Amino acid sequence: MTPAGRRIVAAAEELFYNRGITAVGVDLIAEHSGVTKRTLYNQFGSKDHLVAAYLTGRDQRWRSLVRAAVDASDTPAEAVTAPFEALRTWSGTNTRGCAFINALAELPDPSHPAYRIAANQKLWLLDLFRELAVTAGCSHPATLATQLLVLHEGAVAMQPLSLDSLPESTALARALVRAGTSPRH
Amino acid sequence: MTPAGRRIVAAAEELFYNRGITAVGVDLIAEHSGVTKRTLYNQFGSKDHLVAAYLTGRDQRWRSLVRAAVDASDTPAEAVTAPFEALRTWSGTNTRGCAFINALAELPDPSHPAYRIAANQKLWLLDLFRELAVTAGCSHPATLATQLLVLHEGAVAMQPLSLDSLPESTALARALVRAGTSPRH
DNA sequence: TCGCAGGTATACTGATCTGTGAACATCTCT
DNA sequence: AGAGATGTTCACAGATCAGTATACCTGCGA
Repeated sequence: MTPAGRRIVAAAEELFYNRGITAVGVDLIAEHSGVTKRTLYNQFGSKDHLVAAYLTGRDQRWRSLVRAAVDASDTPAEAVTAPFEALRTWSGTNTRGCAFINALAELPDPSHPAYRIAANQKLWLLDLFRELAVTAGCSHPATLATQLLVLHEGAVAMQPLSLDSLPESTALARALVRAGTSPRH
Repeated sequence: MTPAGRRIVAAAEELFYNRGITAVGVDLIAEHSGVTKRTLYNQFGSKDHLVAAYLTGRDQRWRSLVRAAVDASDTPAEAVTAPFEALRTWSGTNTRGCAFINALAELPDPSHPAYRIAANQKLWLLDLFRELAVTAGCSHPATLATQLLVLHEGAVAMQPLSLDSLPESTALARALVRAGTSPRH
């Protein structure tokens, strides 16, 4: 991607995430990125593809952060809840909920180029939870992974209301992993 | 509200929820409700106030459903997770996630007449969880209520991806209530 | 019978929307 | 020197947006 392309995506990310996709026009994005509308269309072809590029970039950044958190874990059991650690730092600069859930709310058409990206982001996290649970030797990895995903997404969704539920969610997630790895009582 | 007003809100609800608020114009709503745009503006004054009316109506329907589920519970412990029962029937006809979270994604301005309605809907549920937890004699009602809210909202948020996480969420919620009401082991 | 509330019909404003056309500038690589 | 990629400037098309103006119709209650 060209330097102008990167500036466009950066401006689009800020505007789309904070003001909504439909509410932000391409003229505004071009202005914020110091670029002509012509360049924007030469680079991305349409607003829909720019939306897809916005979500793709965000997805990559998020996955890198999660992978780093997983790699930094001391034990396999800690690794299972590493995405909650990633979310803790991520939340510092992203307080408007999940960009992918928000995007799906505005783009109900499954044939939209951004739809698959948003949907895959959640399926990827679900798969990651399951793999990490298997590695940690949890007893019901599929069920645990679903519960962890729900906890995770719920915590993200509550961000805009400024009632910080991440500590409670993280604590519960850790307790679930402990209960799944320790012998039954 | 006049009969025409009710038809307008009904059409607005269907369109706003399924296609997004910003993406739906007032002309389309007027057409779907078999009403003139003039009538729409005579009744609601502006699109913003129509959005507020849409969310208010939906909030009332949801609260009624939850209250009915609470009242139908056999024990105080069951009542704590009654909103999850309400969500089970609600999900049958609402598979596009939470209308209030989706609205907040599109309306970041706190001074928007619909903002407070959407935010209060979540705070109401959090308070309800807490009160029900206290009534059931749970040990840490505030923490439990937060965890139940996160589980609940996470389950709603995962609806659009058609991976049905409601059973796992409900099961976990019930287990949390049991653990909070039974003696420690 | 009068008045009024609720509603219809239609045309309109001014702004904003996505997207395109055409000509020109700048840079790098060959 | 030449070619191709990148980007600029500016005008423009056609549609849609929220909201308003004006005039008319209808049923009902005082």
